[in-house]
Amino acid sequence: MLIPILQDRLRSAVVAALPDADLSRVLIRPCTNPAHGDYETTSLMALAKERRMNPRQLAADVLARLDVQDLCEDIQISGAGFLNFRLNLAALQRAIQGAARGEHLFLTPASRPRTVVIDFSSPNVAKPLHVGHIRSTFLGDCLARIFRKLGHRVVTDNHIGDWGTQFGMLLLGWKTTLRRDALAADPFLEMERLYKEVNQRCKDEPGLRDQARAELVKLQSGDPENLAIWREMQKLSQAQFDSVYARLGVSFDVTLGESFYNPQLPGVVKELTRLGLARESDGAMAIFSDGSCPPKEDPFLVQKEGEWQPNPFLVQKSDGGFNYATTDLATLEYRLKTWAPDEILYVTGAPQQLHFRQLFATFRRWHPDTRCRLEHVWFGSILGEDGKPFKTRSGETVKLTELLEEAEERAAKIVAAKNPDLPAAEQQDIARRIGMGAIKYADLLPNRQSDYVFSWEKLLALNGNTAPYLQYAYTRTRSLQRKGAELGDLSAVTGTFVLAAPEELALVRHLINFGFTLESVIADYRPNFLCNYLYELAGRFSKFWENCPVLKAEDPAVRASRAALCEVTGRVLGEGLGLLGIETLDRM
RNA sequence: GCGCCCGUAGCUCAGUUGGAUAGAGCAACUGCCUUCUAAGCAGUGGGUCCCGAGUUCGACUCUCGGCGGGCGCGCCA
Repeated sequence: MLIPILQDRLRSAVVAALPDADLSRVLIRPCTNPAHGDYETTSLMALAKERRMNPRQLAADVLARLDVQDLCEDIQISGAGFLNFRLNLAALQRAIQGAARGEHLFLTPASRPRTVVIDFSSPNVAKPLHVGHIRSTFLGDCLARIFRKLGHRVVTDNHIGDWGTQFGMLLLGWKTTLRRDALAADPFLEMERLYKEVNQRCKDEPGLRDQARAELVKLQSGDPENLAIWREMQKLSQAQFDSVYARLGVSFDVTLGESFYNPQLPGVVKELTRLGLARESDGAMAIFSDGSCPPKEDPFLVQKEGEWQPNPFLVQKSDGGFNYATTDLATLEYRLKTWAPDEILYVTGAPQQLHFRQLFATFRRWHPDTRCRLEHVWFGSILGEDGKPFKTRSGETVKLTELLEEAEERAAKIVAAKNPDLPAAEQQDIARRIGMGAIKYADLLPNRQSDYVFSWEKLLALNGNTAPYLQYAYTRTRSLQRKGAELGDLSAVTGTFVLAAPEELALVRHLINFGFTLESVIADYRPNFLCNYLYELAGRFSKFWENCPVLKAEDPAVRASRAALCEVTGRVLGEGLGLLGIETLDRM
């Protein structure tokens, strides 16, 4: 909002002082320490350094050419060559006034919208969504919302695992021990039972594993009976996914599972072979290093026993079957052809980093002219409370639905204690929104690259830096609205905004950085920046709330300004929570 | 063995091209509900930013070397 304007002005001044400077590196950001002002740039020190110039002298040269009189008080050069900006009162008043009139919400939509495909969630057929899916699902959904808010075109794609080797076991189980009544009652439970049972029996009866494999081969070669069973499993699973996603408030533009790309797989391998990218190796088809980058950066090389050895990317198995590398390549090509995106994001776990490096490198060699940014938006592993990896294969997994139930129950108890007079239905609705919000926020708050320690207590905490705290701050703005409406004297601010109390100024100074925060989120794919921004906003609002009476203010102009400040804060909180996928409430 | 990631307060974690005095939550302790306000606010205590060297005007951040942990390393995804 104001940052892009200041940045443009700064760039004009820099280019006047240093005509050949790389302006993309001239940046303005909020001060890390408010004592230094509202915004700062450290770019001049970096520029001076690489040119062996005196940084303070450069800062002075730039300052002499800088025209920000309309926005800032006197600019200070400080330290080794910082430029510190302090907004003047009029600029703050204009900003908050524009927002109060509904002209903007401190953000400017992208001037050049990009098309972004986001691949996330990706559950497997016949398995319920569990804790292992929450990071991908919430991260992907949140990024999609923020890209859209900033004016970009987004395609969300749920790449469902509907064609893996698990179907061998499942088909065999289905044909031998399926219980129709159990399937009708709880499809996942029954399918899980089938899988586990066959898997267990395979350990004792060696022949069974071959039978399972045979079922898989039959399926993949188009056997009508197996296909029909597979379709039924797919349909049952999708119905379950749909209901969970509806509950989560997550939606997809397209749901194209792995099987969708099946017909294209042989062609992909044929094409890679024709181009000389893939070659036979131990009966499989694989892609090797082309030596185009240093060994250390080459995803097709690995160092073993002191030597660089091939680390190939397998696109076809020795039995002729295809694997996820093949599917991912076909998927990538389909997405480029269908949506012509500027960017494709893969929201999956850290362990898949090598896979995506190989995938992206292979694709670059396959389509060297395609300009599309490919990003693996990876996140840390989920650990148990003991710090050991949270394995999904063995041991019990916590299902997403169980997690939601627990969250709502805990929230319901608190609602009942705090607000026993509310109608039961409203209490339940409040508990639902709070429980869901708590889980989403707990998931989005940590840096995505950190490992995720699964903890009931933490996931469902309802105080401190949590969603309920933000939701509560929002309800305060609503309650003030209601009371103000009763009094009937809450009119829009007609004159100049009164911004005098430190709490008012601190609040406005934070509000205006909303857009900057959203830009930061999509630049690094890190929603936690938004969480921290909102937490800070709620904190500043609470201080304002404690110290600045609104409806009881003597001066009508102060009253109107503060009421509008509340209203705008509520809008930003509501919008911000909405972008995190978290619902707000009018009271709680 | 090699690669990726991590190591910050008692616990869980933030820390935005390297930037000024390293911040939250939880836990502990002390205050504040005849109020537009307590799912809140104010305050106290708590740190060799794993260790060591280097680059730099400046390092939690970058480089190198250790130590500790997690994950990955050819036909699962």
